[in-house]
Amino acid sequence: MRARERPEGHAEGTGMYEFEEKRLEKLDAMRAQGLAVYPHGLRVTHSTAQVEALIGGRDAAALGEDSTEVVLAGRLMFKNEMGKAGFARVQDSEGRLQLYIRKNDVGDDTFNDVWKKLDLGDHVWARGRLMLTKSGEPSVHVSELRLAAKCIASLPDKWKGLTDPEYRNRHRYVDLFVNPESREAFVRRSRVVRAVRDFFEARGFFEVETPMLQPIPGGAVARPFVTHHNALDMPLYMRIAPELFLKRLVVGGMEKVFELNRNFRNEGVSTRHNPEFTMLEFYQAYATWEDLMDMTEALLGEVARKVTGGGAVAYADHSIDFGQPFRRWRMSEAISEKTGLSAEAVADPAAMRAFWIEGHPKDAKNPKLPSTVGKWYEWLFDEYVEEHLIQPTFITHFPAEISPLSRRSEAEPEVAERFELFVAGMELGNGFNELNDPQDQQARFLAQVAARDGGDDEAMYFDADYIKALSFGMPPTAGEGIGIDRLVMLLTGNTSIRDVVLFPALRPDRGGAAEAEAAPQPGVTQG
RNA sequence: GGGCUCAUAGCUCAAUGGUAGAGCAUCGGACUCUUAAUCCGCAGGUUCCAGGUUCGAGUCCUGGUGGGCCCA
Repeated sequence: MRARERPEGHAEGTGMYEFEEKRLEKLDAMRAQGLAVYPHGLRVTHSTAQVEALIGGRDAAALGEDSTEVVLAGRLMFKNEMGKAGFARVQDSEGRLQLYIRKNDVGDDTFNDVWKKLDLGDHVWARGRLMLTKSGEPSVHVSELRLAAKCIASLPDKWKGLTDPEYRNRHRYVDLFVNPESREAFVRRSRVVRAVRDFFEARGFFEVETPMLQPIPGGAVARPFVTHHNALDMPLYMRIAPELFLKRLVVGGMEKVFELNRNFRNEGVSTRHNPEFTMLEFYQAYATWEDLMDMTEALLGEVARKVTGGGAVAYADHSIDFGQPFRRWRMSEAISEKTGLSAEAVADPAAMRAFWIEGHPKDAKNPKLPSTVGKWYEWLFDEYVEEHLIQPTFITHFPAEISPLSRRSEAEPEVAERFELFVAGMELGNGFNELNDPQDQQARFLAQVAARDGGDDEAMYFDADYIKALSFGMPPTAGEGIGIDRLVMLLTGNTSIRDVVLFPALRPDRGGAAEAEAAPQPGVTQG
């Protein structure tokens, strides 16, 4: 075999290079002996968890009389060689299980050419019988052992694991098999999504998929990603919300409809924001916003119960209970209580301005300060109220001014029949009676266009086709959106959205690019 | 975008401005029930990058890159 060329970027004596070099040598040696290093067609009969269940509580003597054979496979996470015998611990998607290998049982060839050459991280395949070790650990006494797939890279510290958040996020494939809590978070995420779908299916809702590429981005107040369609030679926007399309479907007669899918917002990245995130939106004709609050309590109660087994959920320093009715708190009252402003002051932009400047003297000449009640509500709420809403709380009666898609209250036209749900200081949901008056909607869009022209680049665009849809008549409808990533954060105890998004947005990794260019090329090294 | 902070071996971490170390992993050896196996031995470094200060920089300074937390 000719000497392998040292890849560019790996200086003489570089640890990483030599590590992989050694493993590649083993791989070449196995190939030379005619042993497959990436075989296909291997079958298993049991998972690690199933083998453990088979063993049950039986003692060593009982297992000795059981001739059941199991075939299992997994990644080698632990290897302990003791001369002519050894232990291995393999991990599959359901857990870990120990293997016991003796030279006498597997034969010299397998022992020397397979077992001794196995490296941590390799995928192994084994056949054997059930056993308990002397210390009582459920194990498989191996009669046949094969390499199922070679691992060339080196694994993180087997005891300390992998803690660097950057490495975990950039190399999720390693994080997932090294850190059980990471894996568990994504298993739970899957259960959350399933439980949400089950909830709506059971209530006769219809799941749909509406455009992610939209000619006019709508349905939320946010900056969109823009792209270009070459063949049509037109700009397209990644959706910031599916809302306007879902309501078109209600016009079309889909009276109970939901979508659970990705939205994209071209905004900052933080522990609570990822540029792409998963949103549930649902709409029901002839339901009201109050019905939606009831439904939200039922939904979150059911999802939390199914995913966590019930009871309060530990989150940050809090214990959050989804199991009972949520507080419903009028926005003006919440602001009044948390700021100490009177009910009259909370209706007066000048009074709110004075209060704000008292707390933020540097803003005295800030030209961006709000001038209207609605905008002041946003500012005061974000600053003084939101962080205090720990237990699930519906904030109700939003200003119509900042709710361009919501129906106004007939009794109080300046107020929208709209609520938002807050948990652990985070906005989790947003629901309202849908504005189905096309003339009012047109006026609201025009107000948004004016705001945009005035420099508000988050203001909504005018969507003429949506107005046309409403002109055909949308039945009285209520709709709501719930942020799934944040819900998963709450139900997994993670305070960063990056811990519940498999591949979160990160800046390009220069080091990683260099690594990729310099990587050894296992496929071209055989000589 | 701003503030604070971090970046040293594959991983987890040490190192008063004065010879870059440890544990695990890896490599060689011993061991037929180990549990972070044990024992013996070896090897592994562009201290994130580019400048600067200094007799001397992993350490101090400036700029950059990437991450984390907080704020916007």
